[in-house]
Amino acid sequence: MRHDPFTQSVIMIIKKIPKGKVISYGAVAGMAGNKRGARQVSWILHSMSEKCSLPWWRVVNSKGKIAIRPGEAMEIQRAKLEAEGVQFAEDNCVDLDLYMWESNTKIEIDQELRNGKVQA
DNA sequence: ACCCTGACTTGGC
DNA sequence: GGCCAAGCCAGGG
Repeated sequence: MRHDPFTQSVIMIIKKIPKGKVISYGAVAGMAGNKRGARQVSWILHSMSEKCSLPWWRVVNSKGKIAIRPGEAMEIQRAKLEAEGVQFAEDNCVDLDLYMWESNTKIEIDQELRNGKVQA
């Protein structure tokens, strides 16, 4: 990847996630311009989170659940979020209605319109 | 270059 | 609502 604009956007977006909020991989990918790039987002976090000091723990899957498989990293993510005031359900899920970060809704709507999925 | 894997998502059963 | 299969994009062997 290196200097792909998509990667740049993803990094920028991740850095802008407010404390105490979460966002899904797909949403990040969509904001960055590639709605299909959810998996790429995970790779970016996996490889760049430390280098760029990205708040990777604020990224969860579309169900509001921690995406990583059970393990130490998962515990860390949960602890990080709880420390920011995010409450978890039993199954490591958060309430997206409360914690989902909606950055510049206009952009998202614009994306939807381009895809012709919204009837305003 | 091919194949497998992954911190994803959506749609069908 | 949970499990399975198929799409999707990139990196690594």
